Amino acid sequence: MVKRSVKTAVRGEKPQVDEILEVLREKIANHDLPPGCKLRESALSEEFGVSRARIREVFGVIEERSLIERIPNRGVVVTRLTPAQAFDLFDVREVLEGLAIRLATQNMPPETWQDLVEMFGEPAEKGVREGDFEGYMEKLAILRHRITNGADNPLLASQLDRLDDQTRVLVKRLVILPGRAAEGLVEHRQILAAMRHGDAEEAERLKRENIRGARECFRRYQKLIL
Amino acid sequence: MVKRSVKTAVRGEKPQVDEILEVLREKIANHDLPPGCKLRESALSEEFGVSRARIREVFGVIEERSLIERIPNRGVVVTRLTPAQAFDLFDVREVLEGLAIRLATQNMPPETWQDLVEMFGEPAEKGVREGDFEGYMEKLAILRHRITNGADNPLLASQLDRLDDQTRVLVKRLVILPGRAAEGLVEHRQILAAMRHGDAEEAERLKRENIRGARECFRRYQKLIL
DNA sequence: GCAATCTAAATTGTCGACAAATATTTTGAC
DNA sequence: GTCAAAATATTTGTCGACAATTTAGATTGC
Repeated sequence: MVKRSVKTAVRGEKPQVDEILEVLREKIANHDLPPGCKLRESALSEEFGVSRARIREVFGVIEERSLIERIPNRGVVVTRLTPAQAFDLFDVREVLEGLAIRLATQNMPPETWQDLVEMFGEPAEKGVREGDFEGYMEKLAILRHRITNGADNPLLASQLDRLDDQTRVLVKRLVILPGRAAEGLVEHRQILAAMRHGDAEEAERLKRENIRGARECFRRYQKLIL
Repeated sequence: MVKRSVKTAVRGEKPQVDEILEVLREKIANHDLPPGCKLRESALSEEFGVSRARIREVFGVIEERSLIERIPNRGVVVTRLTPAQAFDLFDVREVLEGLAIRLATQNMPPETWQDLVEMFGEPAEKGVREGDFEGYMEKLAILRHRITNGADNPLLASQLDRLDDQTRVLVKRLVILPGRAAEGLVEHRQILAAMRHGDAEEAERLKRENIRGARECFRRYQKLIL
């Protein structure tokens, strides 16, 4: 009977809390609303055409996701990662992404990954050499979705989504660094090869190594990146 | 200058959102509010002496933590774990607790853990043999706090706290099963021994083995437990 | 007696108004 | 002109009221 809640639907219809949340989440993750940016309840309530109460409820949720910080009586600012927090994120991502890859490899038949093996093949390398970092990031996102689907663990998937929201721009800046994208591509080819052979343990090990590499890369260039 | 927010403070003062959240979180985690229990906004607003708007904001947050489920126009019920969700929780806990123990062992000097080695020594075994499961759970909680402190990763700490909220009662029921507490005690003694020797890798391995054991135990007795 | 339908009560969803706190501007003294 | 204090404006925090929806109960018809 209840049929709304799936689509943003008809223009002019008031956005649900979930829809507002989705928009803000995405804007913050992409630094459309950059770190340190102040968010005013009245401005957002006007922008979305809803009352402040709804904005407030959304604030509660995205604060819980560490995307914003609320200072009592002083409002909301978009979270700015400290270097320590960034390292912490890498450490947690390492084990969770590793887990996801292991589970996905265990759950799915090896042929599942064939198209991804091809997606990360020679043409991709050409793209990276020519500086198409957007395309590379795109491929990484697709890979991640396929993996979280295959892992078949909704809790894990939501945790990884949250970590991605917090690190998306950081990773984007890492990928632009000279040689990093090429290195990452090679590593992901190895990871996919292991998955293609059904070797879950090896795939997990390689993914963790990959993230430790990214972490190390971040450590070296953190002044440039944060 | 801002000095509130630390204490619940004077009786009669209105509870902040954070305080209400804390109370509800704890009640749900302990099954004081059992799974499937319906939460009415008006009842809670009266109970805490605040308006429904605040309760609503709290709902947004604890929904984000998967402690409740909101059904549009029909209200809020305390989440009831499905077996699949419970297994998912074990899988995520395994890698995160393993990570926490590895980091804690790496960060802190080995002597740090001496008092815990003693806490899980002979007297504890006597307690478990005599059926003092409360005491054992208490010791586990202390160990967990010491580890999350030592790991020095606030993100990881908050993730583990959330997982604990979702599995506390489940673990309590596991511990009561014949032999499980004794087995867990032995395993934790081994873990602590590795930590006491500064062997982070081994401590992580043992902790993960420990959680896999708990998972397997849950698998066998899940009909009894959920 | 039972099912379907209608009515009333309870509950959730939304909003605008007011109070409290903070930020900004104006004013005035030196 | 500069600084401090007061006045004003903006922003957050809180609440109770009203609308929409669902639930429970009463009524009717078979």
